[in-house]
Amino acid sequence: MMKRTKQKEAILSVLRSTTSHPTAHWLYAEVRKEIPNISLGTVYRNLRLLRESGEISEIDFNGTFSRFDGKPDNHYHFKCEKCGSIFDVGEPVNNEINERVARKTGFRISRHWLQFSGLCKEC
Amino acid sequence: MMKRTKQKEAILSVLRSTTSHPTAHWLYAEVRKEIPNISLGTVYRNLRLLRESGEISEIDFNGTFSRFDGKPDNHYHFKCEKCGSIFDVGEPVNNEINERVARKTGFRISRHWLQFSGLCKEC
DNA sequence: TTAGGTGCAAAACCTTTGCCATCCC
DNA sequence: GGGATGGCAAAGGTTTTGCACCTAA
Repeated sequence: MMKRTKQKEAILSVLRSTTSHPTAHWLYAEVRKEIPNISLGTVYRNLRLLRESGEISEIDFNGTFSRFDGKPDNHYHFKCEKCGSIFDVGEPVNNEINERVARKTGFRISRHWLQFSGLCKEC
Repeated sequence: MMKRTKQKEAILSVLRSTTSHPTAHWLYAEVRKEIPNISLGTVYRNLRLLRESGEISEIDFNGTFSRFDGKPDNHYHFKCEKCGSIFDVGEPVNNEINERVARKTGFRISRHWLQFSGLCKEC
């Protein structure tokens, strides 16, 4: 069972207060403003716990490090190939596709991810 | 300009002869059967060169390391949450969606990835 | 009370890079 | 020759882990 600690609450709160899909290290820097002696290991440990419990999700989007997303609902992402920023895409989530592909392949499909890349408005 | 070397050919040939979307390390082990003293650095260097020239692609699918795909055409993937295997999905690629999302967001979109996860037939 | 969490530092891990030798064009 | 590549080893950066001490439930 997962304890609610002030470190965990702070990480979750920072993650939910931004739309920027930050990295673990950025979250670490932010949370340190509030809890100066929190360790990077604790940040990673809590991000894993929160991911496993489904409260946050991890975006794996061609890159050397993970980015995290505090929104509970499923949605799609866009990554700018130049500046690396990640944005949410408003495109409605297609839930039928899981079932269609499941019928076709014989796999049990529980979710899907859709990611776009290109150039953002600034680049 | 990219030279064709026997190391590069061997890597490409191994990658194209499997449907398993292997990791760099697996490719290294396979290619070593043919070129015993090839180095892991060379494998990584050639994978990067081949990726940059568009001959192969890299799949980033929640995981600590990259997997590679020797097929030049765009297609979708499924990852088993239990055994970690990655399979191709026959679902036709939807090319209109790039344009639709581009109109909606104002970004210039050049490509997209679609990934499914769940349980494969064996798991 | 105690199972789970924290801080710290070191380890583990994948990937890239520097250096110099080597191989083709 | 000379630019691109290879092999090796070391560096780089992200993430995990061992351990002793704490703390929420």
